[in-house]
Amino acid sequence: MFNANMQINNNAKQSGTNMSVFQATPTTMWPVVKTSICKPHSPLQNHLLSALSLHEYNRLLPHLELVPMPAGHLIYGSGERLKYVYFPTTAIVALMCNLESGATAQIAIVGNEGIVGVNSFMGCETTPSSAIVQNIGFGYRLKVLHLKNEINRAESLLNLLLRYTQALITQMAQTAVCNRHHSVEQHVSRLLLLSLDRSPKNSLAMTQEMIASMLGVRREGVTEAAGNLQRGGMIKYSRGQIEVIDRPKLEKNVCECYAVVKSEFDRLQTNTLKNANSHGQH
Amino acid sequence: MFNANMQINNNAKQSGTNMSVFQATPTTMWPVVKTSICKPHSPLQNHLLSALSLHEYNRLLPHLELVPMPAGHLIYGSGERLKYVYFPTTAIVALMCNLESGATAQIAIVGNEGIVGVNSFMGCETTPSSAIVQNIGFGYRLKVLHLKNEINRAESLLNLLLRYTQALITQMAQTAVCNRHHSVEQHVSRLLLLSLDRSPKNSLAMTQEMIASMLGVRREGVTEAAGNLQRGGMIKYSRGQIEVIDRPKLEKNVCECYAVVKSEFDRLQTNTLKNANSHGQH
DNA sequence: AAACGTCTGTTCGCTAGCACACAAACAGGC
DNA sequence: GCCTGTTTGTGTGCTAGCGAACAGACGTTT
Repeated sequence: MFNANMQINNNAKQSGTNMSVFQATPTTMWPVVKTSICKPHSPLQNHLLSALSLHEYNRLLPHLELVPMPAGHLIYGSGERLKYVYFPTTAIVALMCNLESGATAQIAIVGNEGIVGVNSFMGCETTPSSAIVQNIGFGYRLKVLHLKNEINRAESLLNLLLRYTQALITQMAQTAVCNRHHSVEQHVSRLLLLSLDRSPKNSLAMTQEMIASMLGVRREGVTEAAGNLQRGGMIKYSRGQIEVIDRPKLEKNVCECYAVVKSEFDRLQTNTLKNANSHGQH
Repeated sequence: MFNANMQINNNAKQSGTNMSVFQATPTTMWPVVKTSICKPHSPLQNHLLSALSLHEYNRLLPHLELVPMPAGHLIYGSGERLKYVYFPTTAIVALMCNLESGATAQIAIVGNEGIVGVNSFMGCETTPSSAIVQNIGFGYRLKVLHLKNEINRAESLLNLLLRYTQALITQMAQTAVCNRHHSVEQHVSRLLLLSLDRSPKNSLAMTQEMIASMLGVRREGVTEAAGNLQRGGMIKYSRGQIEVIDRPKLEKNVCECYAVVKSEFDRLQTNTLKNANSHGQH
């Protein structure tokens, strides 16, 4: 189901690049994958939405639209103009950066803690990077227009979003250093843990091929790394299903980059929750 | 003058890391390097300040303080609370990300097109990254307090800063992919061109050792890359002085990452200038 | 049951970049 | 001139990760 949608870019001449692409295909080309998740949905499952004051939340509510987010779905491509922003609840989205050669690298990962489409309120509605659904699930989408209206009306929303963006920047920075200095096995561990933090279950649906293109490394490297993690009793996987069975050990195995990113998100979120009014859970 | 202030971290156990550090030492430990630049200074040399409306500019002016920025000077360290933001005019600042092992990597570079300390208006005044002066020069500093006051008063300043931040995000993303897929020679070329764009002269004062720690690679690798560039007639260097003699050729030699970053800055800046009122040059 | 596509494991040769070590060129101060 | 510290050039292994190619395991479909 995944590889069918992958494209191999044969123009790649750049030495040392990874050819396999996890990639920019028009939205309509992706089959909508059916999901078995049937629990009640609520926008409050997204941390940003749940941190809003009751007033703001109620104003946004009528404009929030629940959408399924099938794995591999391209949310926005490089240079595309954004019409919607997305608040994932159970889905996980990868922000990717693509090279001309077709090589890619994930620069950040967004789940129910965040929003996809920060550019929309940063001043310019396009970016050179793209966003792809990494793990199937749901999310709420909101027209950029409505978001902007709300931002103009009450600045606390903007502050919330900016704080989130700051954490996102940290994640990107850490990804850059990690890419330079750490091993494939550490990359894989980091990706698993960051994804897990954003997942409702303790398992993930990702083939080694997907992981490889997200990390910008070879699939064989992922096979080896995943093999080590499995032999170490940290994970168990088979055919695209990864289950984490010893998370503490995995956390000991991962490089510091995971902790840096996590603590930064925790810090900024705690900061956020202090300001938020509480509202009834439903 | 540079290496005297570098620290070698002997605790580094991580395999594959670069030991040499370009690094977080308290500000006071750095000797203030005298500069020979004596031309008239103006805050308008900074693109962000010059893009302000006359009203806003005049309100900020009394709070702007010209400061020399000696190479190697730590502007803010990891986790430090920001008191000032800096608008470089002739100086160039490197935003760095440090690992526990002492390994580092530059995640972005800021010159007269930007501002150092975006966190100050993103919601939280600390970050895990640090900022170090990469090329000697001057800049104007402004108390975070005054910046915030002005932001609250007129939102156009915030918009300007957010657009800049968006470009900064692009730069960081591109750095992450570049780190993964391109060669040391390409990294060096990219660094040189990005620095040159932010420099008043067509030469740079950086030793190979400095370049290595900024890129997070070995000094020997830089020696080799720089040797190639010199043999190719693109640059000429000696003892920390790098002169670019064939820029077009260098631009052909560099990876696409340079162009991506540059065009994004250009795009967002053009966008900015359209909104800005003009004010007299002095 | 058979066929096909997907996913994972493994191999071999190769290169870029690493760590370490040392030499040579150069600049500035005394 | 001489000494010292900085900067750059080179050489010798060594390893991680790349590229390519292939085989076996597993699921799904028909």
